[in-house]
Amino acid sequence: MEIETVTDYQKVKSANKIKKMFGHLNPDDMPEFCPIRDVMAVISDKWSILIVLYLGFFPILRFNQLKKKISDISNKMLSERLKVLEADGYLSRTMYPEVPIRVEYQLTDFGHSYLEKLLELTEWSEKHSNTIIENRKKFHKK
Amino acid sequence: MEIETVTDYQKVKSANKIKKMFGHLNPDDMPEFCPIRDVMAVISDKWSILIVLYLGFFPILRFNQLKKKISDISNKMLSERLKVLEADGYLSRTMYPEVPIRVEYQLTDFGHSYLEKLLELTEWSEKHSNTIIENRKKFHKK
DNA sequence: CGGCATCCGAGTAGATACTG
DNA sequence: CAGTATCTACTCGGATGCCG
Repeated sequence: MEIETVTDYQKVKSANKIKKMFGHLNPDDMPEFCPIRDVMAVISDKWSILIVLYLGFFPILRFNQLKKKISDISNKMLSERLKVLEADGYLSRTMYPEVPIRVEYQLTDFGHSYLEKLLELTEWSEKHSNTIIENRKKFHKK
Repeated sequence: MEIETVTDYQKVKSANKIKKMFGHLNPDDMPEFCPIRDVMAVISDKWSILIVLYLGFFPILRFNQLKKKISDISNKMLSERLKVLEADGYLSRTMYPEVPIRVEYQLTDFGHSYLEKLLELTEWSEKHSNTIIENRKKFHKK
């Protein structure tokens, strides 16, 4: 397991970022009135992440295509998350009033900007997933 | 609202990253056997995020201190998340067998490395939270 | 003090059937 | 096809009490 050194400088830098972000709030009230928490709730949602990843890979997908790809999502969840993601501006929904109806979803530019950030995190988690799984095993053996 | 341009080049780059990450799996089975999804489930959890942020700002915290800061978390949730985060290697738990007992939590170097990634995402979400709230309002007015 | 065990209620997710 | 509506099941999470 390659341990990467985190310098004290980096730790201070992180602390300062946190202070800057949340400093204007009373730290003891932070959770209550926090727009960041609100935004994070959407973009860190399990299904939202998958939807965004799939739309990052397949630029345009219809409702049922998406449903097939994310095989274990229900109609309800999918339509709900799509609505939230559309409302927040991450993706666009285009309806073609043909018969049968056709609806296409794709990431907006804003959604792509989010995707880039998300990918940094998923890349990190991929890079370290082995370490984490190992850690977990060791821990439960104790 | 400042729209930032996302070039086609960046979009392709994102798609390639996704392909690299998930390409070795059958895309249609991706959700089932995905270690990334497993790791993400932990680190994108609402409470875990808050715990890591607080420990990024206050380097050492005891159980009840943490509980007071994250004012709306229950004992159960807190101890559960702490255990998971410890198991995965994000934080360390040090027990001092005094009376009354004292237990201190702090981020490991690995936890700090994660924190850095997390902060990039929270910074992004802070930067765009106004836009998102606006989007949401517009959407629900329609 | 730290935190586990138990219980219990509310909310959420899934399955299914149905509609424009 | 793209959802919505309804019902059920179950999980999550909060409250409480207890113990090392």
